[in-house]
Amino acid sequence: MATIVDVAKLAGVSTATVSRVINETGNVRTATKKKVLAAVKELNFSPNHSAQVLQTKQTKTIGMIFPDASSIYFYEIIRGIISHVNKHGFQIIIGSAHDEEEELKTAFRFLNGRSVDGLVVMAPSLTNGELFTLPINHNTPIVFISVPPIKAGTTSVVLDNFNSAYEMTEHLIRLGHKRIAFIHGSPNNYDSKRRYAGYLKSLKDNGISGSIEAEGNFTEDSGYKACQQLIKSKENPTAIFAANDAMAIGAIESAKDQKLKVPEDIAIVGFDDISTSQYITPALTTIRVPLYKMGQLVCKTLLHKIRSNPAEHLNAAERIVIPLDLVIRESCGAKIK
Amino acid sequence: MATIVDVAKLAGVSTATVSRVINETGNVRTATKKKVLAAVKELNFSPNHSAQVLQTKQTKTIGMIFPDASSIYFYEIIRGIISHVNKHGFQIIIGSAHDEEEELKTAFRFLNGRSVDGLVVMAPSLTNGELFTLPINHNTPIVFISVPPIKAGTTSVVLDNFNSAYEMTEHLIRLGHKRIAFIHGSPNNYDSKRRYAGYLKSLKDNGISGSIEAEGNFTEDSGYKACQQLIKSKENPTAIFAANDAMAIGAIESAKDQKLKVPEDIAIVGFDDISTSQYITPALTTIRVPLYKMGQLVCKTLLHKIRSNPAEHLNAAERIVIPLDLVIRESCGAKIK
DNA sequence: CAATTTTATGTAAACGCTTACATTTAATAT
DNA sequence: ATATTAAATGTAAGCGTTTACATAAAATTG
Repeated sequence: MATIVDVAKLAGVSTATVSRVINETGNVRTATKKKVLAAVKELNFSPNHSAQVLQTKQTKTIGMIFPDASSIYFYEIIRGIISHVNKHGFQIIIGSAHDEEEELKTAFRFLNGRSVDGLVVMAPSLTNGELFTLPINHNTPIVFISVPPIKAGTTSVVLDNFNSAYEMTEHLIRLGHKRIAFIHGSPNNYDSKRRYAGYLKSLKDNGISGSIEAEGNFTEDSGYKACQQLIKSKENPTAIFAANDAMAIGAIESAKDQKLKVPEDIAIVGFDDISTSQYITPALTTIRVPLYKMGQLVCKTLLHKIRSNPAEHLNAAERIVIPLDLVIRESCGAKIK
Repeated sequence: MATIVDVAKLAGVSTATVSRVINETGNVRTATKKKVLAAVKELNFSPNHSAQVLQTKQTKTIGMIFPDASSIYFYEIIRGIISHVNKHGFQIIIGSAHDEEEELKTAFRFLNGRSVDGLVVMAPSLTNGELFTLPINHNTPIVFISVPPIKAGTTSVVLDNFNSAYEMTEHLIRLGHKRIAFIHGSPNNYDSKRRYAGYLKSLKDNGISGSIEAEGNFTEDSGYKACQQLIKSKENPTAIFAANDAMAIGAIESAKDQKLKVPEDIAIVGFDDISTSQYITPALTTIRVPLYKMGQLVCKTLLHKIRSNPAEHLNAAERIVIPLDLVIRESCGAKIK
């Protein structure tokens, strides 16, 4: 690979001038500029990024730490981030971790070493306390996704899980259901917890005493099993609210396998509105989560932090709550086909 | 951020020794090692990646150039790559481009500047000729995905589109269909072209003269429109083979909207086996593409190239063809519910 | 125990760039 | 034409590492 020295030699100027030309900084006569550009082209020169970063400390890169690069759910967010980031000449680098404290720390160290300009951290299963122990470099702007409210100087973007789950539960109650079951997502998951809280509150506000619950972990399979168990149970729910669509889909399959009709015999609703939800029979009633937009918003927020005064963003805790919409389809029984 | 100099001072040794400790290269007494490690911990030191790269030329990073970071299709491949790459301590950096020559070149230059250790390039709409004009740094190992066969020194991984499409068409013919339509994917797309070629060949081998065709661009919407048009046409097909599942799903919706029963009135099949395909009614007959595994394979191949002798991989053209399986469900009419 | 070999550590150059500062050249004013 | 100011270019240090080479310390040998 050609270096800036090669270019300088070929163009008959100093490296400083070449640098000025390629970065469009400082004054340089058009004639010299031309010579330099010609040399750049001839040598197919591209500045060494590491050398630039070493010098300027500006990586034009934002790091992303995700619980697991495996889920479509996260990918939609990542897509949103990429789409926005590219417009601003930034790049992303993904350091995935499995939502365990130690792995997260490793990812942090890794990304700090790369001196990223900013960080997006999604760690839905981390508690407030754990979040505090992360080796955060406090000069690096960070935006958290789906975390509990944290005190000082952190910015986070979260879904309005509570209110949406509340609404969905109300919706089921209005349809006449009294025995509504909830299938939990992964233990400790913040989104799942808030959805559960909204469900509980609605039950309470409507004078329904006992909740019916089953464990799950966001997978279709866990939804299938949870539903099986729920149907057999003596609590005999007439509706099931799964903490996400994958589990709801599993639940629908399970109900079908047990010869129950959805929604006539049992209503089933989900959360997320993944692409399959509209195609399954019956079409799934759920809550639309604008993941792609969420990614863009996260990114916009981060870029703003990066550009703003460091002192400014240090003590500006910000919590952005994204409102969600109910999507009423068939699986809740509201629409008669 | 603490530097290696700070660590050296605190530990009372030279930077060289610190470097030896953190990289586990060269001999160092256990006592000194301990001191250094303690200092590293105390200062929460993490080596500056740019400085390391500048020195060693080893980025432990592989660059990925994708036509568009937007499709789930690509994401599955990316996931596969990430999963494999992480095991080997590598990271990835994504430079997306929209499959246009100029943008691709930019992405190449960008990644070359980052001096990546290897490159994965997916450019399904590029022709052989265009591929040749890319500013490839010939010391950087590259693996291409879904490209036409290229001559010298390139390695590529492709799907067995031709044979699978051939089989699928045979399958429809065996079910008694004579007027089988094909919905094309995006123009110039290599996968689509090969699928089309397989379809044509099968038609020919079975003595069916005229093909029936409609244009599409891989989106559900385009499949919907193509199907509409096909149904109205005087060629009156009894089966539709869409170049991917998204279009097939659009086609099924379209048929339903026109009061045609699938598969009784018209059989519809796809290609890819995306997750929705098994849930749609009727469940879609399609061809399973193991994207995730493909990603892993691509990555494995690339890592092997990176580690092998440069001279060796320069003239070793390799073309890996991934076999695909038919997934017979309901939409083709083979299974009576 | 001195001589030799082996092991551990230090010194300093180099990687490819940016940029403060110095110097030269051109433009403008007197 | 000369003095003054502004624009263009060059010089060289420094960013944080790694590593070849030099040196010092420890271990081994006869």
